[in-house]
Amino acid sequence: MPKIPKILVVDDDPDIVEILRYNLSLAGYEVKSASNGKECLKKAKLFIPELILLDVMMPEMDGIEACSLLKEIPSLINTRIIFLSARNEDYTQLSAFDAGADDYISKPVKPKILLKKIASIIKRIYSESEDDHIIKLNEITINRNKFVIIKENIEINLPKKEFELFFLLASKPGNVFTRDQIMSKVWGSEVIVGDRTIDVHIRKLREKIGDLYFKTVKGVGYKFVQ
Amino acid sequence: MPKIPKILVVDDDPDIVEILRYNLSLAGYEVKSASNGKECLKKAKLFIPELILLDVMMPEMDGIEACSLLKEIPSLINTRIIFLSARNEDYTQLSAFDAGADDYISKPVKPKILLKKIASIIKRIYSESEDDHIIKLNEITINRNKFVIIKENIEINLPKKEFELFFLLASKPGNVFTRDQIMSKVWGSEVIVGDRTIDVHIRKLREKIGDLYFKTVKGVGYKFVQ
DNA sequence: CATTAATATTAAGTAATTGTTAACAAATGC
DNA sequence: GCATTTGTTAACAATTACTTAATATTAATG
Repeated sequence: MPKIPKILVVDDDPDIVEILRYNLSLAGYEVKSASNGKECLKKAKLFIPELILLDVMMPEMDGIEACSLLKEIPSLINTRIIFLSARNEDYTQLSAFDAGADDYISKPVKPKILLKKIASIIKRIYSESEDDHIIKLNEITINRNKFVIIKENIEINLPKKEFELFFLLASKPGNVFTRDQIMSKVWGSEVIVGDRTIDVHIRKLREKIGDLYFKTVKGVGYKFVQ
Repeated sequence: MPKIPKILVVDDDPDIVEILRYNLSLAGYEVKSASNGKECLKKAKLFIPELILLDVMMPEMDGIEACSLLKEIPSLINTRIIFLSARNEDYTQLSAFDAGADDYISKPVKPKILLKKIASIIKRIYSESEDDHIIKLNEITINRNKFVIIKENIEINLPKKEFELFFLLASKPGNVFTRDQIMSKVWGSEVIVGDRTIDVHIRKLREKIGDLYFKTVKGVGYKFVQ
């Protein structure tokens, strides 16, 4: 897990906030709270939580409305929302999902169930963002987990070092990476290898993927161009 | 913020164009508009906006196609595209992102939301380009990371020394740099090279970029003028 | 307008960097 | 343990960038 997941609890009942805060903190999450929709929006923007537990019935701005607004904040694109509601009415569930909720829990909340749901959502967030290790370019898709690149529907398998080098260059198409940068990112700062090693690996990439993609910037380094 | 952000609005419905133009102008952006894909391409090349709001459904050339073509224009490398669409179909969203869209908004557009999205995109553009060492001039864009300059949509690759020299001069257009300054910034203080070396490099820049840009100030040095 | 000093131009030489190949070592998989 | 793949190196070739030198041109000054 990359870091401590952050959860924002929003409810107008201080008792419920306290119960949730206690259980969630104990489970290892970083918790903040708000007592209404407006406060929720303000805090969410700053806190950027992974998850928001949102009460449906609140004064001023209800949860549904708050949710709709939250969903339009770009920085919260990876934030999930779970609704909490005393009523198990179909009506509420429907509008909740309309508003973009990711899950729905009826009060009274049973901590065990809540924690399970949270754990599964958090897990999903992180596993999804882990296939962020996929770079999609025009003609080429790079899958870091599988050490495979796909070019024109054909799989190309690359050995580790070649793959790392390619992944680095393709992570910022057009950008020049100096030999030093390549060295430290692909080989690490302690490893010392000869000067021609990078060239040989570039050679192999050119052979397997195509000459045109790898441009030498003499005196500076290499770059990947589409 | 370095300057007033430019936005190009593209929609075949004059009413929508007017609404957007009104709101965006009010928010402090410089706005131009086009009513179809072809006009969009033409104006984008001249205007070089930071952002293009592009309607999906248009006569002649639809937004998706326009977007693909826009993405191939080098001088628009820093231009983001937001799609506007009446339909919230998955199909459309998919091809929009395939075509290189940066965001997607469904009509009817709520000005507040649109403005927020725009603000966040504009902010990102500027914060990115700042650590990208990009110099943007009227006709020329210099990207230090990519070791490339773009002039009238054409990429010009320069060897290291020439690039460094050009980058130095263009960093302060109009400023005269003495030979000493150039020497120490581009060659370093230990390196000793003959007096004509700078001239030769200036010559090559004049050849590749254009005579008019490089002005000799006799007895003093050189300056880059736009 | 002649003189002089600074800059421009060109081509050729030199230096530096990168490309290539093959051989060998190391790691991996069966 | 053997075969195969991957990683590294060394030697040399090829390429590119940089500098210089020789000569021409320009601009400033009295």
